[in-house]
Amino acid sequence: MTQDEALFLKDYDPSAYERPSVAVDLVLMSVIDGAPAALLVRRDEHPHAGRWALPGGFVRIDEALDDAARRILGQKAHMGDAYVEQLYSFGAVDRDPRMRVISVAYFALLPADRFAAALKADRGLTLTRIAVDWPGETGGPVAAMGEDGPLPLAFDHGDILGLAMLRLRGKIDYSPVGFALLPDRFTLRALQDVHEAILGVPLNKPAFRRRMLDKGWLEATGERETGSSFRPAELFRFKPRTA
Amino acid sequence: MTQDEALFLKDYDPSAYERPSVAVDLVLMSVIDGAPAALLVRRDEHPHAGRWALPGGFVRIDEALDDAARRILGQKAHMGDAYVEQLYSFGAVDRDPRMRVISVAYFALLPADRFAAALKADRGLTLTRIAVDWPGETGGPVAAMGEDGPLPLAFDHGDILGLAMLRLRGKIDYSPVGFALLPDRFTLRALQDVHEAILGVPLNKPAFRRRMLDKGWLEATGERETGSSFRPAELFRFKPRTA
DNA sequence: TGACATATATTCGAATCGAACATAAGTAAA
DNA sequence: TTTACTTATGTTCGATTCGAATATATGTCA
Repeated sequence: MTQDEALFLKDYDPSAYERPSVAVDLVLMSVIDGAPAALLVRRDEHPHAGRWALPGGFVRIDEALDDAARRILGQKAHMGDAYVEQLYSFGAVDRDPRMRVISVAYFALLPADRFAAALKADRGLTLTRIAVDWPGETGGPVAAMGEDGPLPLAFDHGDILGLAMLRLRGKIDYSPVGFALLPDRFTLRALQDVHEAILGVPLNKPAFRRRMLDKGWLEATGERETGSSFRPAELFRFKPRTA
Repeated sequence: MTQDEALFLKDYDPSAYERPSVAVDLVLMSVIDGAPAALLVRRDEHPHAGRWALPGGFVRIDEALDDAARRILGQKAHMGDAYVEQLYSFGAVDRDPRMRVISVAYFALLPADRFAAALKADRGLTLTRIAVDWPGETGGPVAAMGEDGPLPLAFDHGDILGLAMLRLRGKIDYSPVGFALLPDRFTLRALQDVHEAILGVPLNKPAFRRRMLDKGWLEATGERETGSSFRPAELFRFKPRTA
């Protein structure tokens, strides 16, 4: 029991012990041209210079984790408000060769058009297609596809991307997260395209329509899309509250 | 852009900044007498002396998060191996009045009989029934019921318990976590009791049996339960691999 | 041997989903 | 003005799943 007591006292005064750094990394996802995509930052410095990393930063001592995620969304990704959700915490000892860093990963979902300004403002950013080579919810790593094949990723950010895709696949058909990937008004076809991109499989159109309308998440606007050379679809809006 | 550069440099040398402490807290869950239960530790010291807390401890500088969870499972909860899964990271600034502590919560699942030795070895431990007053997957806080009503909980541990229950409810019928709450061999009725306790609703017996057998998770042993004064049920075993 | 309690199996109707098909509503070209 | 064309929207039908009810099986115990 003396060992237990010693441990207890040690734990009671953690200031005597070296503390890890805590970072937040952001998986900023969207759907571009029918495929999932994520925002990456080119690393200029050691370690992993030249590789691509998730936007991230260290959590400040007086800043909540969620606040750090939103700050990095603005500072590193040059993005305004977005749907943000905590994903998982990565804590392998050697995941950063410089020092012990525990990373709390978040993922954020945004409509495709929200990336244009950020990409123009910061040339170190890129928006890459995410290639998922596992079916359903098998899980595993994914590839960030550049112009000439998969981009080399820094740290364990490939694992983080893979987990983000897995979480998204798992949530999209029983939670309203898909709407965060679309503009304010959208057609049912656009919503289905988003679901198909995330799930990686084609979906049955009438069944998808029925399911979505039955969930009560959608509100018909009465407006129709413009610019199509065929019958225009009705525009819907996400109904925030089930009331 | 100078502000961005300054931020970049600051982030690059986090040793110059104060680091939070990182702790792991464990939600050790089981099903006792048809109700979910969790292991709590009575706090003797300030802060929250007299309140009940989850077993936890600080993550060491050379220890992975998952390893810390398993160490605390042994040292603080006096438990051997168990199903352990990361739950969520709690990072509000004032969640611990002493100092900034970020807690990575894990939950562990164990059969009811595995708690007896721990409760005898450490009188500061208690195994309390968890009262969930929200239906389905609404989510929210839960109560840890003592002999005379709900126990006062320390820190944000009520929120952690609530999230653990929510996660468990969400996973139990499409993932094989339920088996971690049962001994090696068990009857289908026992499995259904566990599911009903977690979900908080009665289930249809033939449908439950069909679903479980169709999933291919179960292996019939050919043995039967003993000690019943009626027809004994067949004992099943969890089939680890789908092959 | 038979009452009893529960395990196990079967059947049936409701709800859900995928697939095929039918109809509607726009544009664009004849 | 009409017709071809393309996609939106709606309907129907069969397969599957699930809950509920019912039937049968199998052990203990009086």
